[in-house]
Amino acid sequence: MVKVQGAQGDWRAARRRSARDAIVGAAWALVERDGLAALTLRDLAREAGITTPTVYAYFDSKTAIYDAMFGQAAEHFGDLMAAIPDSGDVRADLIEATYRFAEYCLHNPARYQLLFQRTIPDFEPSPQSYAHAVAALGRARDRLDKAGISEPRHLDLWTALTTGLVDQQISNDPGGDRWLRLVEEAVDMFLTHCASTSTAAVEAPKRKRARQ
Amino acid sequence: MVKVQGAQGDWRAARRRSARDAIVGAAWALVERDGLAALTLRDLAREAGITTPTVYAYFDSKTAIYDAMFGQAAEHFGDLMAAIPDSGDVRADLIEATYRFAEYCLHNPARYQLLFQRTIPDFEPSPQSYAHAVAALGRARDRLDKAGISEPRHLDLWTALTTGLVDQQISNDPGGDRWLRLVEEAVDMFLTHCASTSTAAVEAPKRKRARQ
DNA sequence: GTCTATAGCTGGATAGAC
DNA sequence: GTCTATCCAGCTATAGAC
Repeated sequence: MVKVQGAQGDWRAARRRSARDAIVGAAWALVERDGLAALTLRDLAREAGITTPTVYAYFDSKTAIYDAMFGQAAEHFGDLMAAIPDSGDVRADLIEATYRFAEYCLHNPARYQLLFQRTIPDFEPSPQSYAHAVAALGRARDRLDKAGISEPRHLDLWTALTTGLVDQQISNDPGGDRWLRLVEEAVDMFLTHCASTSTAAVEAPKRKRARQ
Repeated sequence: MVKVQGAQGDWRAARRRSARDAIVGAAWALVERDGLAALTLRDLAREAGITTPTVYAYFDSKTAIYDAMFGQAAEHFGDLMAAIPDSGDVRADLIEATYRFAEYCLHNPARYQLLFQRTIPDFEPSPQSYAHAVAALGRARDRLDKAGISEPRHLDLWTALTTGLVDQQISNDPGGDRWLRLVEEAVDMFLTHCASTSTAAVEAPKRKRARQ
């Protein structure tokens, strides 16, 4: 039996892809409920309405499933970043982007954990899946670039600020909005800071401090 | 055989405590090397130079070990916060405090994970251990209070900012200083912001936005 | 591709001698 | 308190019939 390209091959490939997607979907349902580390193949198979060996017909290993989840989450995240409107109002757009990012993470804490924290032992995304993540972060960077934030230091400060808000929200007030409602204030703080320091060499006379 | 208070009882209690400390110490060594989730009782016993059943002579369960680790880490963290000098220079003290916090977390990522993230399935600190954590955070808050930062919003913004820096550093540049070297800039940004908004009701006309 | 059945292993926890 | 020996549950992964 030789694999044939063409209509039938596409068909099978599509079926296979949708079966894979169904399994990954079941995996998301489970990890959103029980936590990322609690995923087992037994539970996964049951949730997907199949048996464990069938899972292995579509994925080589449990790690391969995490990898598919990682790639999918990164892709979704990239789409989210790309879909943020560009009204021309820097402040409004940045606030909107941050809300969307925060809400994405808050509504999908497992995705946040998989994408932005390193908590699964022995799991590292494949180059392929990681490329999705890099692309998504590139989109986020473009977005900031449009807002006039282009200095690497500012970009890093921005990621620290936004992920910090999200992290505190998830860890210490899940389901609430204690940190979420600080988004606008944080954006203002950040923009003010950038405006006052982005003029090239304002490397103020700070005492040097070699650490780490 | 009746337990007797007094010199001999103290003696035994002290021995028992030091044995417990040795086990917890071995646990730290392992989790700093292999990650918090990778801890097993077999490895732990080997590292401590004992056998698994002996571990159970000192701890009721694996969770009890995590709990002891949590309490110890919280206590250490509290000591760290209490030891920060109070020079009267708000900016310098805050920078120093942040550096110490960041370095503590960076040098002990497992402690950071245990204290500030919720990643171990089914583990929740006992009220007793949690009390240590609350006390430590209280000390950190007192520290900010002295610096004139007392509004709850500002405190929350501060925790988001600092943990965000640490989190990015650990996740994306372990062993480096890409985010660590932004500490002074972040402190300045934060202090400037507080100075310009702490005057009571500067609740600027921001569009209301009901989310979550 | 899907199942039943099970291998092979590792984990937390315990029994019982000393 | 400490050990040897072991239980039992849960896991990932595979063999082999259909």
